[in-house]
Amino acid sequence: MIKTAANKSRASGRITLAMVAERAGVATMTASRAITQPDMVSQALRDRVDQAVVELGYVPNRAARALASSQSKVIAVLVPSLSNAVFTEVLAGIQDALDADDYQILIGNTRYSDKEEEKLIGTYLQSNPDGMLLSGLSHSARVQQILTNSRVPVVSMMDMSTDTTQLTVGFSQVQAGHAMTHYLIEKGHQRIGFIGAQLDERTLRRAEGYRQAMREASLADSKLEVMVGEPSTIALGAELLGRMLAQAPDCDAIFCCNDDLAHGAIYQAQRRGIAVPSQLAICGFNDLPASAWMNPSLTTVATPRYRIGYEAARLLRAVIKGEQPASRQIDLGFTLMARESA
Amino acid sequence: MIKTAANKSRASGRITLAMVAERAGVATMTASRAITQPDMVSQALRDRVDQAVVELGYVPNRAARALASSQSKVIAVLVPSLSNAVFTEVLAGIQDALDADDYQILIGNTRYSDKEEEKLIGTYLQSNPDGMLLSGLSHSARVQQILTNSRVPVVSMMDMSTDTTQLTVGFSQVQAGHAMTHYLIEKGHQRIGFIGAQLDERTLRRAEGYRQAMREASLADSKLEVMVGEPSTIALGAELLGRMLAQAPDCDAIFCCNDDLAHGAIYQAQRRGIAVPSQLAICGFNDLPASAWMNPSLTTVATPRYRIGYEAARLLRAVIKGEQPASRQIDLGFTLMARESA
DNA sequence: CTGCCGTATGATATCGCTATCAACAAGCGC
DNA sequence: GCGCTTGTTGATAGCGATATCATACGGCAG
Repeated sequence: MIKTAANKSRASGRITLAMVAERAGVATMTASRAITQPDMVSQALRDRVDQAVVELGYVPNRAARALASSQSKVIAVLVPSLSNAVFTEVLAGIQDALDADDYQILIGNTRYSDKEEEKLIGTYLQSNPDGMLLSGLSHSARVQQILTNSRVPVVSMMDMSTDTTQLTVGFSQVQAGHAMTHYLIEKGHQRIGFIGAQLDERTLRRAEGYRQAMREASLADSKLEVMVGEPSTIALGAELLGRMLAQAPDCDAIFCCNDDLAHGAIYQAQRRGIAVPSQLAICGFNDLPASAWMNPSLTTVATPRYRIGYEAARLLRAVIKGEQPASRQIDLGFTLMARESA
Repeated sequence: MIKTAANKSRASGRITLAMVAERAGVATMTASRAITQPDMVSQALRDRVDQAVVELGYVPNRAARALASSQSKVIAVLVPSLSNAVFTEVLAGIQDALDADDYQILIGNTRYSDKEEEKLIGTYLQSNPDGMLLSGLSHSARVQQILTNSRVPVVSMMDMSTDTTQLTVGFSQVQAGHAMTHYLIEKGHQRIGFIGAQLDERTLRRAEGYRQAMREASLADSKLEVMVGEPSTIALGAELLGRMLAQAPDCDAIFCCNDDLAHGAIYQAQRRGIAVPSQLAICGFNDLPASAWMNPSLTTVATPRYRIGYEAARLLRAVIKGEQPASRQIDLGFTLMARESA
């Protein structure tokens, strides 16, 4: 039996570069160059190869490329949630930053779980990514170990680190929590409650900022804190408003750790006939699109989510290319949006 | 110079299966089997290999695996948007369905663009995916051509197809649009407006259902339609309410093609002092979490997004495994949620 | 006209893994 | 005890691309 490209025992049936080369009458290596480094090949050959590619419908095999070049052209991104608009905007920024670079972006959803994060990192490392973008600063010791061993460049997003060797893009969650609380205090509120859910890293640090500000104003009172581990939803915000009012009936303002909870709290206040903000001020965090439009509009903290993704991806790309970044820590700040609800 | 695994010219520096095998004192092939098909190897060898894996911190190289086995263990998923909660819930369903299967999920965001979709499919085909999950039924001729040539199994999500050869999981957008309109008609509304944005496939089919119902009741009037190509946002909903009222001042109900627009319309109505629903009924589509909580709560159509993702992934998995699916079309239906706003 | 050099092309050897088949040992029926 | 099946393990040959080095070919200085 004659062995041709078409009937080799283990062949996948796909068009290979070798077939393209044969059709163009050049060596495989030349075909490879014509495709990936067109400048190194004469016009005539390049044209012949291009034509063969089109005629045969050649699609390069990424696995073979990765194996031969030990460059995967993959960037892995881990976010704690895909249903949270915050992180989808981060992703949008990342995609836009990497758009022209032929990187394949692997999106992983850790669901706010360290265990899941560890599992995903392990899986993604199998793809030998050129770089990784992680959300948050705190990762389990095992994860840090694994990442160090793998020597994959990593950029952390969302918060600012005190460890200046880490590459970080974000803003200070503590400062932002402090700023919002400070704003409520300046508005004359005394009994300011804090509602936190999910209790991920970011919530905890916002709570830390809240506590700092309350302590500075001698207003701290643990009765004013409602913290639960469940995922943040509008329904939960509605429920936790009730819990807060039961626990601290004299509460005159509530700082919700994110806008979803705040929306729920406002809707619930309306249903109970509590006037916002005259009886009770409510504010949130993140400035989701609905916050500016709802009635009353929501006082909240606008966070540079898109830019965090964008800048983090740029930074990672620079590091992958071996460039020395101007700074390893990028603080993109935040903006307090004073609106009707507080 | 002695050539060992560690100093070969093109070696990547990573721990390879060969090193694991050497350490365990077995052949590479045996190590491979001990890891991927443990049942085929004796207990003793399996233990030795497992130990070597741990000691060396071996991470399999997915590219090499894919190349050697011509199985990528990759499933590519294309959605038109990541900021739209509808599709992130579809993704959640997909992830849950595939959780235990060691598939790597490539998430692609087409941004509602056929061109982008074509580009992404081309890119993902390079990874030789075992299967693909696409949103919607209508794809450009080129895309269909490419997909046919590639022989990759494809499942389409979100709508029902008339073409019974296609694998489809979703619900009838036309019927859902019809049902909502019919509901408004039964409630006694005569001048029912339709607000559509983005004008993607799903919006157009919902509009089709709306028109059918209006025609059946002899209520059709093109003045009652406001259609724009911009992406759906709350802000746009607010704006389009104004446009609708300018265009058809006698309008007594509005069917928004999705909840985001409906939210914006309701907020805007409130700001203009228009009572909802007594002066103007407003309803949406998709039943986002906020819809049940806002005041007034939103009448809308609940869609089985999570289940669409889940069932589509299951179906695809079955097809990949070579099973004959019980049915090629899965209709998961929809539920009209009658609430306060209409 | 010779020889050197830079450039365009090609031949070959991997990359790290698995498919495939050969080799071998053990168990079993006759 | 012989041949045969069954079950493990190993040797070898790819998978489809690129890195690397060799070769061929002009052009140009001497």
